[in-house]
Amino acid sequence: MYDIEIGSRLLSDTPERVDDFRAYCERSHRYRASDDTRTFALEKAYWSLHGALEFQASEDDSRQRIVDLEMHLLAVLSRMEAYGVAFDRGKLRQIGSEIRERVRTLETEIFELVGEQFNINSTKQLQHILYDRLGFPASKKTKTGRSVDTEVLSELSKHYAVVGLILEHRTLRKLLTTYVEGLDKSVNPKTTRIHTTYRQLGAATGRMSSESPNLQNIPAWDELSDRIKSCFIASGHDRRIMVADYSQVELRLLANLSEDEALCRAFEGGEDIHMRTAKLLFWEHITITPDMRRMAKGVNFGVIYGITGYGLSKMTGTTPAEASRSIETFYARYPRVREYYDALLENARRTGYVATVFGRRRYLPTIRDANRMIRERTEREAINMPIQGSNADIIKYAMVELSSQFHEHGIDARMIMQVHDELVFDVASQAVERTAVIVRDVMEGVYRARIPLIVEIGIGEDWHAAKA
DNA sequence: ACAATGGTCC
DNA sequence: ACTCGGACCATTGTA
Repeated sequence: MYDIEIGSRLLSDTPERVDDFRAYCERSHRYRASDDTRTFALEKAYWSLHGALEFQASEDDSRQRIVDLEMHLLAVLSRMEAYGVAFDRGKLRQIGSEIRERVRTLETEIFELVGEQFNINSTKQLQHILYDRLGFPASKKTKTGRSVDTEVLSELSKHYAVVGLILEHRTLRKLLTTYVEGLDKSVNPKTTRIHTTYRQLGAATGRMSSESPNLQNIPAWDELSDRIKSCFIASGHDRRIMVADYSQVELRLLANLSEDEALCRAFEGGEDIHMRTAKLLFWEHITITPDMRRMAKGVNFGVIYGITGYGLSKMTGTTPAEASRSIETFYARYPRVREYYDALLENARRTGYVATVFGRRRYLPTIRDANRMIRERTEREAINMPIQGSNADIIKYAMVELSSQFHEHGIDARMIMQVHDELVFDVASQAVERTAVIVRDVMEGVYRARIPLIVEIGIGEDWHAAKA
């Protein structure tokens, strides 16, 4: 028996859990502890968190709350990492062969059309082929030359068929190297599962990050991505994957933080929030087209990031002027949002920091910088942090609470992944119903406000099936 | 080893 | 002129 005090709490009391801590220490702090130095490793993990927390929880009433949260989460994460995610390697390799075959075909076609062979993955060689050999017009520049990113290539592909093939080739190569081959290498041969490492304070806002492999940027938007996700499976035939994600959490938080009446009502009406904003932005139109809804969705997200008209226009494909008008209209329809941001920035300039609903802080020393670019960037960081950070606090708190409730109720369910506003569980089939009730109650219950958080739950044999 | 470029996620 | 918040990773090419 070991008694390890982490923070102010006694968190572990069995050898198994201490080993979990040690695994966590080794994985996340690049420190390899021998058996007789486990106490030292634990202290190191503790102090590492403690040091990072100095920046996010300096002396005030909220400090202990954040420290407690992170120290409890440390144990939860160590168990998630050690347990890992079951993975269907055979299925992944099948997908890999199919992609490889298509990539080969594309390369043949591209070389045929271009009239010579070259390395399509090389930015430098691609620039030379497109702009010098073929004489296509270059539109955007990078620091060192003429850009060949997706935006530029999409425009060119309207006129030149070969560019469309190059775009497809690039997408498939990305999928193949980063995801298919990357995930294949990440399968631990001993456990046959994938064990990521979470950086608990990986982002300045309080969010976590995931590395080796990063399970927080697995593709999600097309059929091939769905197939890759379907390789993440339940750990037995009598088990299921359960996905629980917060619906529109950042906009709901904005509604609560700003107390804007129209934004609150938009949620209380139960209507699709992007459609609701579209109707407010384009009130003079009888029908809302998909383009209008896309614009509204862009504005809704953009406002959370402290958007500029220029940035929004890049995202939605409209002109900067039209994008700026939409942003102005957004603030006119949701006036308290602008007031909230004005007050937030004023406060940040005065105190030097912004904070989440839990009191987690981000210090912004450049909020009064003489350089306008730096100052405005800092203002956008200030606007984004309370929303992104509160989201992080809330889901972290839910993770700690869920872990403890599973234990308390003897539920055969394991938390296996976190993707910012989504939790994934590996659950015994017979426990699925009870687990779903607990998951929803806890996730929705950890934060209460006028506009409540809504959790959507899906169940399936794999990660994709559970989300569908 | 490292910078630059590009791409994936929330 | 103007590059929207927060991350991680692969590849190429230069050092």
